Amino acid sequence: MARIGLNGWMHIVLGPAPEPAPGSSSGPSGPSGQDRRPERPGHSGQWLPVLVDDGRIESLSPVTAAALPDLVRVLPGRLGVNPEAVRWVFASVTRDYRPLLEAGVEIGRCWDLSLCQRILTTAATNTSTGPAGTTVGTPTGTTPTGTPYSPTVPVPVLEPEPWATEPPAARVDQGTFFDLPPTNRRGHDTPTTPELANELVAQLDAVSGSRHRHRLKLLLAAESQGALIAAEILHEGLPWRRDLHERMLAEVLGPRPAEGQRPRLLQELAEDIAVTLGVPGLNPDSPQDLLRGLNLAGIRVASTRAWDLKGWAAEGGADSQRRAGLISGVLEYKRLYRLWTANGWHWLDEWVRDGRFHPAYSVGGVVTGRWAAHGGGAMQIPAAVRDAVRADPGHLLTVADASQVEPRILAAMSGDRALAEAGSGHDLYLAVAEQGRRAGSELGERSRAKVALLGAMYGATTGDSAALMPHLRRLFPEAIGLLERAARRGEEGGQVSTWLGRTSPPAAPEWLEVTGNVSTAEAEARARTVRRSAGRFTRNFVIQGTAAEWALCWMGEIRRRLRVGGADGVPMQTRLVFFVHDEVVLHGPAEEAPTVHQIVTEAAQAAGRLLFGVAPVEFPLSISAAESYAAAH
DNA sequence: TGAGATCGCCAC
DNA sequence: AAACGTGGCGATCTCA
Repeated sequence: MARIGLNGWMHIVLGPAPEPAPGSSSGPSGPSGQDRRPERPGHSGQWLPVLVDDGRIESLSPVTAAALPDLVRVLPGRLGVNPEAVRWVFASVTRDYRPLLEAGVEIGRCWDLSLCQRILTTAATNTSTGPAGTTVGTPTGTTPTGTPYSPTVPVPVLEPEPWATEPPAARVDQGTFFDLPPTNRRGHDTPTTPELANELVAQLDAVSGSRHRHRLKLLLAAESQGALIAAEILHEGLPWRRDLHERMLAEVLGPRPAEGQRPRLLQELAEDIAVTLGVPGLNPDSPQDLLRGLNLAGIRVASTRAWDLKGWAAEGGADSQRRAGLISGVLEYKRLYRLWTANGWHWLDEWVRDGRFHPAYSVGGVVTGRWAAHGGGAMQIPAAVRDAVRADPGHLLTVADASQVEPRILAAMSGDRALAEAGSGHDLYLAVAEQGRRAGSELGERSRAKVALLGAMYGATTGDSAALMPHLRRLFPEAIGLLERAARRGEEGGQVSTWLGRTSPPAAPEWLEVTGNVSTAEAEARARTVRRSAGRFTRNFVIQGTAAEWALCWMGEIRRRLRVGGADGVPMQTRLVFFVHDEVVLHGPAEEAPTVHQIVTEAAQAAGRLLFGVAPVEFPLSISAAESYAAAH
């Protein structure tokens, strides 16, 4: 007989087995003696599965870490449930899923207690009370039953060890790695499975009791699914051709130099710059030195930024040709220097292994809910090296980029009919410009419409975009109203929420002290600066954060559909291999590409419906399949 | 000498 | 000169 779990799911919590009670004869002695904490039971080095089913909590038999992948494979069958109806619950999916993947075991659904705890804890500090859309987003801090969430046990967010610093022993001898208890090498450990099971129940209760339980449930499921995807991307890796990357480096920089030396072409450029500016020995790597040299040569700039240098040349009038010639060497040097230091030979040595770049994401690592990345600069792979990303033979990369996500999110969140209409087509900015033209406002050009909208979402107070705000407000009162309410809450030291209920952090403890200090003109100016800055942050938070939620749902839907498979019901071999905010890259057999195209496109619309129901806002993609990442853009 | 701040540039 | 959001990162610079 199949058992029905909470919310239709069978929850199976996997975590450290508690240490057997003193005097107990059973249980192997794990390497836990040194990290046993007196305030809670230590763990035995084994994994204990615990079922959580309609409030009942049932422990199964513990297994060694080496036996865990097999257990995950067979347990659903043994319990008589469809594996896809199981929600595997971990303290930290990013860390705990990795050994399963390395053993070739994939799971369908999960719940990440650490990530969910982080979201729920911040939500519980939010004291805003209005309904969704009036106080911006979804206030979740209080529940109808008046029982706000508080963690039963702290579950730290833990990252796997960076790929590049994996100790050789763990890579060569899998036994060593698998025999590690669910404790990472930095010495953090997590609560035992019974404690984790209690925490799961507390989290599920908090969701059920919250005002916007459907949204919050979706957020926590999507966040957990994100952790699953991040772990799989780290495992799979982005195909990276070292030979092509090195050829490009050699072409623009010269051969790889000895350690501590500049590449030949960079060195020649440095010497040219010293001659051009008439400053022998000038070191362009040093901003101070370079600024002094530029000023000595009569180039009056306040910083060495490329943007400032170009500005200086452009304002030269009839002289701008000569000026451009003076600084062109510096600009070229900056470009090559950046390539060399950020994505040169060192980067290749450290981050590309066996033809793959393995991006280490930090799910929800940005306050807004965006993913961050640590190590390898995964979120900032420059255009200049993307041609080294190549599909394997017989395979293709599918690159999909969501167009103008943030203004579309704004339209859907605010329910602004005019902006939603602009967002019903492929080019939202063009549609806004057309509406602007009809209204006879200054928004009539696409470029102006774009600047105005972006400025509204970022909180611009000067320049063109600020000047266009009144026009924008007339055309899209609900949308601009939402942004301004969000900004006002921030200026008051309050919190805002995204559409699904991720809450911005509470004001810093010194908020009142700083913003309340009007004793001097200086203090007052400082208070105003701090308030406005907080307002810009909360204004952008609701949009950026909800866009991140859309992207999570998009990826979750892509993954789900890849697993379900095409028309024949066979799971796709194509895998998600890269993600940057509003763009995904998939890698798989060439013959799957047409189906993948369809899956990715449908998933984008499905994500919109998951968040907003049948809102009249489309989420169009620019999508292409190619052998090279560079060619796909 | 090392930690932390700052500069400047990359990504969305 | 900065401006208008979120980050990472490597090099230089500053200071104890």
